[in-house]
Amino acid sequence: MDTRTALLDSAERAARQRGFDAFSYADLARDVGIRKASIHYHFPLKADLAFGLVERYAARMSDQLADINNEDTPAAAKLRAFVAIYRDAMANGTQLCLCVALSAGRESLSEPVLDQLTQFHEDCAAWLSQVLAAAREDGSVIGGADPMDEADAVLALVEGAQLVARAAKDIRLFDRATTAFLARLAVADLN
Amino acid sequence: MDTRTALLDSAERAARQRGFDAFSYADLARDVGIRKASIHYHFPLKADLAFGLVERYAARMSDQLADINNEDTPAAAKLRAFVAIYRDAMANGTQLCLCVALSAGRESLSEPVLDQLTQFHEDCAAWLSQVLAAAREDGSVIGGADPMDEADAVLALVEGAQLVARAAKDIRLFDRATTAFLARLAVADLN
DNA sequence: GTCAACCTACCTATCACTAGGTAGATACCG
DNA sequence: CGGTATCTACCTAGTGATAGGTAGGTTGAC
Repeated sequence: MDTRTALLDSAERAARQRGFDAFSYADLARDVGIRKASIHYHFPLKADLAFGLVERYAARMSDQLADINNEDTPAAAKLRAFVAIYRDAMANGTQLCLCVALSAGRESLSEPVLDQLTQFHEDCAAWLSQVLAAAREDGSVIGGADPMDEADAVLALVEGAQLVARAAKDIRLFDRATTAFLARLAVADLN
Repeated sequence: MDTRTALLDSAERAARQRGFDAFSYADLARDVGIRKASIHYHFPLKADLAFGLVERYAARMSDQLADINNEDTPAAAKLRAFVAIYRDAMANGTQLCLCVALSAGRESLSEPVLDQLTQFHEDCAAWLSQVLAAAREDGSVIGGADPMDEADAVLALVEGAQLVARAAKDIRLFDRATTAFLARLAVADLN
């Protein structure tokens, strides 16, 4: 496998399990099987590694959201799929999604990475508010406030659910925390 | 002021702004005005400092929740007060509550502190589910699923709202994320 | 005289990062 | 085709800074 990709994989796993500041180039080197100094060939500064991590992550997320959009399903089903992405990212309660993991320890991140993170968050919120607006049209969601507000609420809910579920190392906390929201999408089960 | 308290204050501020691993005894010493080594007199290991931090924090929270309970208000008002605690803890978007800050970088914490954190979380969820159950009785909350599930949902919501609001350094994100939930408590405004 | 509460001075480990070198593949050139 | 220059992808060996933590001494209040 491509070394750069192997490094990104290892770093992503470490960042999502233990935090970006909690793994070192030494850990990475051991995991991938090259020397510590060689990592600097691929990522001169650790900030470059963070940038590469978010870049890849944002692209992956963007693809997933586009795929969901392309399916001809009610808005409720799309929202269910969105929650599922955050649930799957947890790997049974052992890790967070990268954006939550980096947001948590954001003080040590470089400015470009902070900008990336802000952009990522805005993109997610925009996608959600668009789908929530569509949900008003097709009536596949019970209740619902202003789509902009509710987009932030859903994002906060899934990110917070990840946090508490990983703290307890128990994915069931994520499920319990999202149960009420998913119940409002129950109508879509009938389709 | 008592040196031990001054150390706890400084450490709490640092932990909530930058994370528990992101401040050092050297920072603390500078801030409080004693030498680095002297901190070890009060907190031999950094784990002892973490323990003291959570201990004090949990006691404070417990008092606040008891106070809210002692008021003769509808359940909706109690829930509103709960959200307000998490909002106030943010200090205009610059910091997190201690429990969110520590949960975020939990891999570096000692076992006793992890246990404290779990206990703290369970206490909060228990309080919430009791109040949510009361809300069913007095009808001061619109809608509502199983109180146990919803307790986890509310906790995830406020913790996630803190995370996204601090990432943007903007308390308004917290407000937008909690708007929909607070709207369900609107009935209590009439009391 | 004891002891809490501080101090100076130091330790070891680890961090991100750098300097400088090398084996081997690839590209260019006469 | 042979020779040479360059590039990629790694290496060994080290830097200075900083981390948490320790040993042992000083001081002032009771």
